[in-house]
Amino acid sequence: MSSTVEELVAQLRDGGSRVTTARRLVLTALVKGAHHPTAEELLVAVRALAPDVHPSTVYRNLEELERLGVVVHTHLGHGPATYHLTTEAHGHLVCEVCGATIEAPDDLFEAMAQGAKRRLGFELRPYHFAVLGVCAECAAIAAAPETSVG
Amino acid sequence: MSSTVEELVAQLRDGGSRVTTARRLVLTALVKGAHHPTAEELLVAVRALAPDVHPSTVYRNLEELERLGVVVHTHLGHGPATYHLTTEAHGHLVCEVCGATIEAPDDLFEAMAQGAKRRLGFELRPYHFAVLGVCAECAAIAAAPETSVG
DNA sequence: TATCAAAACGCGACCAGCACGCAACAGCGT
DNA sequence: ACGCTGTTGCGTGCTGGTCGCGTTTTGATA
Repeated sequence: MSSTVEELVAQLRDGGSRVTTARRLVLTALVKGAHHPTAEELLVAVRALAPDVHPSTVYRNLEELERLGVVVHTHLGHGPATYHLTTEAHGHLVCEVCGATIEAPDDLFEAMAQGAKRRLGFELRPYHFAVLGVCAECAAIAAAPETSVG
Repeated sequence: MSSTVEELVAQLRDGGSRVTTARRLVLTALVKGAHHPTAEELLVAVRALAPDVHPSTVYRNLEELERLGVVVHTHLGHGPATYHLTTEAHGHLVCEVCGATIEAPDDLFEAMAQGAKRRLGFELRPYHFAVLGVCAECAAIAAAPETSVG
């Protein structure tokens, strides 16, 4: 499932885009780096190997990669967007209390997607924005008698 | 279900907040205005009756009203947040193609909420961010043979 | 391998949406 | 009416991201 940098580079060429150092490094960071990188985190990773890369280059590359269908971006909350390879796209649950990000099993959205389709004709694409809520741990803390607070 | 301005003003007093002209006008705009106002749209409505109100006053009032549980804000997409009275809170489906906003029936989220709770212990609060997708009309256009394009 | 148009880059300016510090003002309990 | 303190208007600042410009780089072609 996870693509290699060279496969993604091939996708770039197929799409008519040129392959530059910055672009290759962005892809490398997406393949090998942490799971939900922001543009700025990608910039840091890229600059580790090519210190002169400019922030706007990263933004433009992400935009181009998104246009080609190689990456997608997701909003996990109020902060900056996070980027993923399209092959790794998935829904997210984010805890409003502690900020924890849970990668949602795909079938979690299925009943809702079917309901929206049948009743409203609406085709769900639940990947672009996270669904917020309260994670198990924070819910337990909130429900517990406040023995450690008073 | 829909509150009156005076009821909301009473909520303010109960919460220990003062009732100012700007604050009352923000509430009035929320009660009587359009359905998904942004902070700036609220500012315009407020300024129609009190031209000297400053943008930051509207932001601070919305923040305070949210702290008191009188209003909630929702992100419908990449633009500014939209504000609702808490009594009118509901989920949103937003079309990625045409931008249409559909107020989701509450039970649409139920199966998903139950699944998230049972399997992950996660309590869904699906109101804060819209769920994106493609509305019926745009899906039909996309699916149709492109007779009017070639 | 050299050439060259177009794509991509680095850079700085700029934008939207919103938060904040401060001094003046105004709500409201007395 | 007084005075405490919450609120306002104003300016400034911040984050996350976009844009225009002149220069550099890519990669198809000779």
